[in-house]
Amino acid sequence: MRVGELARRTGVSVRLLRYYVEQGLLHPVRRPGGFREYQESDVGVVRSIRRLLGAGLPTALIARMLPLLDADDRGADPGLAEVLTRECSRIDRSIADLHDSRQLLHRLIATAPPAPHR
Amino acid sequence: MRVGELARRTGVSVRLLRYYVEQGLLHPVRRPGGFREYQESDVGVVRSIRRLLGAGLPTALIARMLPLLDADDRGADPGLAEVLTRECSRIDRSIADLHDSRQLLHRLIATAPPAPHR
DNA sequence: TTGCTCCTCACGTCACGTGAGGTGGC
DNA sequence: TTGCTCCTCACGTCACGTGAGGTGGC
Repeated sequence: MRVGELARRTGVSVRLLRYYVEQGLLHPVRRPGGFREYQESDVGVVRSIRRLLGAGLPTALIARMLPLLDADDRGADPGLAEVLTRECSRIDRSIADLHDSRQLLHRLIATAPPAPHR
Repeated sequence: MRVGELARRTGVSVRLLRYYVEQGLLHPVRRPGGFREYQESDVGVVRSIRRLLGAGLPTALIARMLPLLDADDRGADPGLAEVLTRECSRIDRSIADLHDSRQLLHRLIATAPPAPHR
């Protein structure tokens, strides 16, 4: 499929999909004419990318993880497990922080004036 | 206190503290000589700012929330409660995404080769 | 030929970091 | 006078957005 369809199916903007290609996260083939051709499986890959970026991982690290998601290519990146373990701890702290922030927001909502009607 | 002490006590860089002033999140007074003078209470304010930024709120929204944290100044910002309610939902989704990401990382760590020793 | 989609620059944004070069108070 | 801290530009980065202007396939 071409970029427009991938954008529709993932909810990710065309511009952003091209950015991910540029960062080495997606590897579409080029058709004659220059159009990028994506695979079915790229839909799932994009969803994984979004999830991991949302968790605060940088694109360079995600690029190292994607071969493992294909599950054929293991044994190639020494040190990756250690980095991922550290990221897991960071994510645990993020989750705790988000719980705190949510509580703070709830307190503020109780304090803030309600909508102007009534 | 001056910016250096506030940086030490909050763990936030001097540059970033000046950025928060520029964005209207902190309001130090200026000493003769140009030095910014911060209050004791700014230590707590900076911690709140960090938590909220970490939860993905933009500085402009945080600026609207800070008066409520002081708890004297309510009743002044109609519509804020609604925005905060939407942010709460967003944070809930973020927490769910982070749980998913953590699970994905754990799977990858099991797949990834262990550290080179052994 | 007309739309629709795709392409490549190129510049803006937001929350940051990293200097360069100069000034103030003990 | 010597350090230390502070100041203001100013430019870089990273994950994005938003055009401008041109080309390809049905």
